[in-house]
Amino acid sequence: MTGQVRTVDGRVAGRRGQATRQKLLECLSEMLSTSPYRDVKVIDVARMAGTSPATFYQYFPDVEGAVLELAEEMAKEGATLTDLVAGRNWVGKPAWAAAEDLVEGFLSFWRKNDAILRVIDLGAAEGDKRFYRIRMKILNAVTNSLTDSIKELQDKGRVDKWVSPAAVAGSLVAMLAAVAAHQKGFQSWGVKQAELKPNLALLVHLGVTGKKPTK
Amino acid sequence: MTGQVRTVDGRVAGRRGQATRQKLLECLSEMLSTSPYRDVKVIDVARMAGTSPATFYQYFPDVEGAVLELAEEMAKEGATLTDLVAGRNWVGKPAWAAAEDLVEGFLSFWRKNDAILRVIDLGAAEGDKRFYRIRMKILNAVTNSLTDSIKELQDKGRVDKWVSPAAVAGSLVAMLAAVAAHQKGFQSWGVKQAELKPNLALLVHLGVTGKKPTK
DNA sequence: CGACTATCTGACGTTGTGTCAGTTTCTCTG
DNA sequence: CAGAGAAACTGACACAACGTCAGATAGTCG
Repeated sequence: MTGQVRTVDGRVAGRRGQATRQKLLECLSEMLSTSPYRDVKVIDVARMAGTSPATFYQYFPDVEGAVLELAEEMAKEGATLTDLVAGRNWVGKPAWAAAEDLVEGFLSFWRKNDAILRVIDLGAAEGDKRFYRIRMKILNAVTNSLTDSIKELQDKGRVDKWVSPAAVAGSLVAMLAAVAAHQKGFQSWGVKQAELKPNLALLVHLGVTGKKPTK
Repeated sequence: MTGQVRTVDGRVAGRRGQATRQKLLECLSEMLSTSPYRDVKVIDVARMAGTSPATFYQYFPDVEGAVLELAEEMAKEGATLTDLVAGRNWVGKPAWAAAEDLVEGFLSFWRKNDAILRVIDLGAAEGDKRFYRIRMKILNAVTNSLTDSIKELQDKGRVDKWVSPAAVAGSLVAMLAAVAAHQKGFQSWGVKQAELKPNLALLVHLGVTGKKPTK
């Protein structure tokens, strides 16, 4: 373990230090969900946390650095997503349940962490390796597991040989992430929240098994 | 038509004004594709355009305002996407071709405009109605057309009744957008660019028709 | 040319950044 | 429990960017 929370100048932080650091992260998180990323300022975060900007800089090099920290924190928790796909059976009725659970879990995870996730997405899209790595870390569990499932079906001849399990899995996961990020957007296509889930599950099921689900 | 390019204080811009305004937009675009959105500064854009910041503020209220302009500009051009889906036949072999063309066109459009598009995506995800509207405008053509195609198949009994055409179409389009935004990302799942396209087309085909394609 | 308008910009007050030296607060030992 | 030493915090500062406005400059037309 790397463990050990450190200040910017390399010192190891003690109890009190950890606490303010954490508080700063919380306020940053709050800030991110209430104002556009571009407008999040060190000075505001510090003010909200009841400290001075100088204190902020003791723990983080800049806003981006703190965001990365927040992201890393969430990525750890995001290991939850593994449970949504681990050891699932993608044949017959269980497959439909698997698809439904995956969609449900994914959407709710995203809804809970939308503010950070959209910043991570931006950073990754901009080509920042650090954000990119974190995005990977979060999605990897799901993607790899789906890839394996598809590969398995493929070996059994239930999925065409020319299909690339990784490409399909990756695309499905990207779809889930994108839909989750723009959940509200769907309402103005006249799509209700409740309606969205089964249709996503359908697409996941189709993608993985190549067949319509048997409910 | 609203037409008429105006300065921030409401005056109508003349020939020279239009030119510098356009130059500023071009430089902004350049800037967006070379540095993170958060770091794009008015002063840099102005410098690059060989003018002063004050001039920038004559034409745009702030960076965001200029980005919106850029986005609107691109959205007009993005009507191209309509051609990818208009009047396509989603049955049999033509369906596969339709899916392939849609994917190809979508990815290349995204690649060409990735810088703005990711900012639009961020703005929309943050709940900014203006960005949201533009994102809509770009995706609407494709989504609506796909929705209609699915509805048609549904009326003919080729797609299950419980399927929501709008939800499926929206999700597929979101998938295309997300994959396009993270095209590079796929390479590290070990997915090659060339491999990606047919697999995306497969997913689109499956989503629209509910069946495996007949190549 | 001269007057009129469109366009540009220097200069400025304000806000935010990032650093450092010095102060405050905590902790632990003698 | 004093007080030394370490940990944590912050005021103050130099610098960068913002956004405004009055005035300078450039273009146009009689």
